[in-house]
Amino acid sequence: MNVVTRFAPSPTGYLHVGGLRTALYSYLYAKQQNGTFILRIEDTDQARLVPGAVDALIATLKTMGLPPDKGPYIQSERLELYREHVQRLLDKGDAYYCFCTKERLTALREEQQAMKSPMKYDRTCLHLSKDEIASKIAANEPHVVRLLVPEGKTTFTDEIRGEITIDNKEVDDQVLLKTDGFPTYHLAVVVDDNDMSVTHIIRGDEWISSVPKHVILYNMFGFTLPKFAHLPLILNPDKSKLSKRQGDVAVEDYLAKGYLPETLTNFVALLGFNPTADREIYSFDELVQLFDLSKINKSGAVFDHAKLDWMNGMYLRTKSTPELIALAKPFFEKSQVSIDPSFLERICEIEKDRLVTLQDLADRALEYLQSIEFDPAILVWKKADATDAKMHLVALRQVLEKTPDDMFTDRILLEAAVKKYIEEGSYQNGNVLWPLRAALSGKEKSPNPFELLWIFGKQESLKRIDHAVSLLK
RNA sequence: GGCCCCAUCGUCUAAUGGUUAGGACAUCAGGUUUUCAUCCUGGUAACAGGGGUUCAAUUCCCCUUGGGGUCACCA
Repeated sequence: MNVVTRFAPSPTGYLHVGGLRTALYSYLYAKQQNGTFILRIEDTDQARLVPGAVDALIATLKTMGLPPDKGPYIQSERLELYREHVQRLLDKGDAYYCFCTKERLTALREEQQAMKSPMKYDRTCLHLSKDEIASKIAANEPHVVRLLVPEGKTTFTDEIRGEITIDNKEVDDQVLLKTDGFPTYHLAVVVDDNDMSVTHIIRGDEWISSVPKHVILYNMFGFTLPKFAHLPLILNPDKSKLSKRQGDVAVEDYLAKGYLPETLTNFVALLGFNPTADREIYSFDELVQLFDLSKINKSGAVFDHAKLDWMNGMYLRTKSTPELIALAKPFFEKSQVSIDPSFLERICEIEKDRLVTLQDLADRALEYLQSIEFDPAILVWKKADATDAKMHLVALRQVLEKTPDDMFTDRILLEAAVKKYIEEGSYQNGNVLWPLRAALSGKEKSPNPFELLWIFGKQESLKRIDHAVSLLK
C-alpha cells in the first residue's frame, strides 16, 4: 500500500505551531514510507477567506522544509465533486433537505440548552413530503442538506489511542451542504481524502469527536476507511489549547523573531514523542528515519518557551560566522543601519555563544555601533577605587597607543600586550581588566576586554578609553 | 452539563510486572573567570488518590479526583 498523507489547513493567513507539527508528522511519515505528502486547502467557509493566505502558507511550508509532493488542492474549486456525492446520499435516503431558518435553529438550541437536553437538530425537515420539498426548491427557498445519522454505535481505531466507540445518539444530523452550495468540512474531508487516496489522516485531537460522522459517511459511500492518528494537543502553560491570547502561535512570528526553521521543527517534533531516551537534538533526516506513529504520546504537551530558547541557541552555535551573518541579514535590514562587514564578523564571532535568536545578533551589533553613555561608577572594580581605575586606564591607553595597528587583528596578541602590562606592574587582574572592559563596553556585563579591543580596533578603543578617563575626572 | 480523551520531576520526555524510576529545559550550589555568556561538576525535584489482580505493581483492571477536547450552514 502506497502511503499518502496530507496537511489540510484552512487558509487563515499563517501557520499555527500546532499545524506545523501536524504537517511535520504527516511529512515525516510519508517520507519514511516512501509515500506522498499532499497539501489541501480547506477554504469552504466563504466568510473567512483571507487573501494571499495560500501563497503565504506554501512559502512557510517551504522554508520549514515541508514542501508538499502534490497540491495544493483547493476545495472551493471542487464544488461539483461534493455536490455529486451529496446527490448520491440524497438518492439513497442517507441525507435529506432541510429548510429550517437560522432563527429557528437558534431558538431550538436555546430551548434545548434550557432543558439541558443534548443539542441536536430535531429532524423537522426529515418528515417533509416529496412534493413539499420539490415546491420549496422550485420556489428557491434557501436550504441545506443534512446527514441522516443511522441508529447504533460507531467504532473506529485510532493509531495513537486505540479503539474508540461513540453512540450515534451523540452524533448530530450534520449539515453536509450549506445554503451557499459549499460543502461543510465533514463532507469535503471525506470526499477528498477518498478521492486523493489518503491512507493516513494525521491531525489534531480536537477532531476526534467528529470521526463518527466521517466513518458513517465512509460507510454510506462505500469508501475504504483510512487510518486515523489524532495528535495530542499543544498547550498553553495553563494547559488549555494553545491560543493566541497567551503568546505567539504563528510559525511566521517565530521566524520573524529569529528562531531557525530547524529549531522549530526539532522542538515541535518532540512535543508528543521522543525517539530515544537521552537526546533532544535531531536532524531532519534523523526525524524522518526515527519517526514512529506508535510512539506518540496520548496526553497534551505544554509549549515551553524556555526550552525553545535553549534549543535555538544550540542551533545558532552550530552555525559558522558567515552562515550566521547570512541568516541574520533580514534582521539587519529591518534596522536600516549599515555595518562594516568585517566589524560585523567580529561581533558575530564574539556574540555567537550569547545568542538566543537572530534578532539578538542584530540588536547587539547595533549596540556596538552606538556611542556609549554610562555611570562612571561601573568603571570601578569592587576591590579598587576610582583613582586606581583612572590610573590604569591612562596607562593602558599609552600601551595601546604604542601597539601597532595590525596587532589589533589578533586577539591573542592583544591579550598578551595587556597581560604584559599587568605582569610588569604586578597588578591584580581585576584592577586592570575590569576598568578596561567597562570603559570599552560601558556596561557592567559584557564580553572580555580583549574581545572588545578586537571588535573595536585601535581607534575606537582609544576613543572609548579617553571618554572613560574624562568621566573619572 | 452530555459525550469523548488524558494522567511519570515546575516543563518536555524515557523505561519497566521486581530499577538507586533515566535524560533534557528551567532552577539551585560549586568550578573556570575581571563581569557576562560558553564550558565542566554536583544538588533539589515525579510515578494524582483509593481499591483490586499478582509472590511482586509506577506498569494490568476498576473507581474517584484532576485536566483537556467537543457539542455551528467554522475548520
